[in-house]
Amino acid sequence: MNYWLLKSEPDVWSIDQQIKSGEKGTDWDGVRNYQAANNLKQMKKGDLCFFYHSNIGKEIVGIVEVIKEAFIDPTDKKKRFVAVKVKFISILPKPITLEKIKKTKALKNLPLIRQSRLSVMPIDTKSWKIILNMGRIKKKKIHA
DNA sequence: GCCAACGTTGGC
DNA sequence: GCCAACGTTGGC
Repeated sequence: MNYWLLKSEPDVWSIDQQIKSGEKGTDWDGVRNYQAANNLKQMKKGDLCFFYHSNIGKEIVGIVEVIKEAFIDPTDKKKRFVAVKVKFISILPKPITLEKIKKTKALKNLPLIRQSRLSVMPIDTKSWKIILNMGRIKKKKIHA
C-alpha cells in the first residue's frame, strides 16, 4: 500500500465537507497539473492519503482512502486529466501544521516543503508513520 | 497584498 | 524549439 497527501483549499473543499459526504465518497477532481495527475494515476484502491488544508490553516487535518482508481476527470472538457474517488476515514485529533512539519528534521524532504505548489504527492512510509504519531492518531482507527 | 516558484502560451 | 510574457499556487 502507498501513502499520499492531497491538498485542498478549505474554501473550495474542506475535510468537513468530506466527512459529510460519508461512505460514498467524492471525486477528487480539478487537478490540472501533470505531475499531480501522474501521482493520481499511481494510486491504488485502499491507499491512504493525508488531507491537507492549503492557504487557510496550512495543516494536515485528516485521512481519506482511495476507493476508485484514476479515471478521466469529468470536469475536464479536454479529457486530459484524471480524478480518483476518495472517502473520509479519520480526522486528526491534533492537526499538524506546516510549521511543525518544517521544524521536524525527519520530514525536511517532503515534497510538501520542497515543492510547495504540488497538490498531489507521495508520502513515504516512514514519514507517514512519523506524521501519524505527531497527530496522535491510533492505527486501529485508520483500519476501522 | 506581495512575491517566489513554477507552468503554460504564443510569437518568432 | 526557444524564450518572453503571462497566469497560478500557496506561503508569508
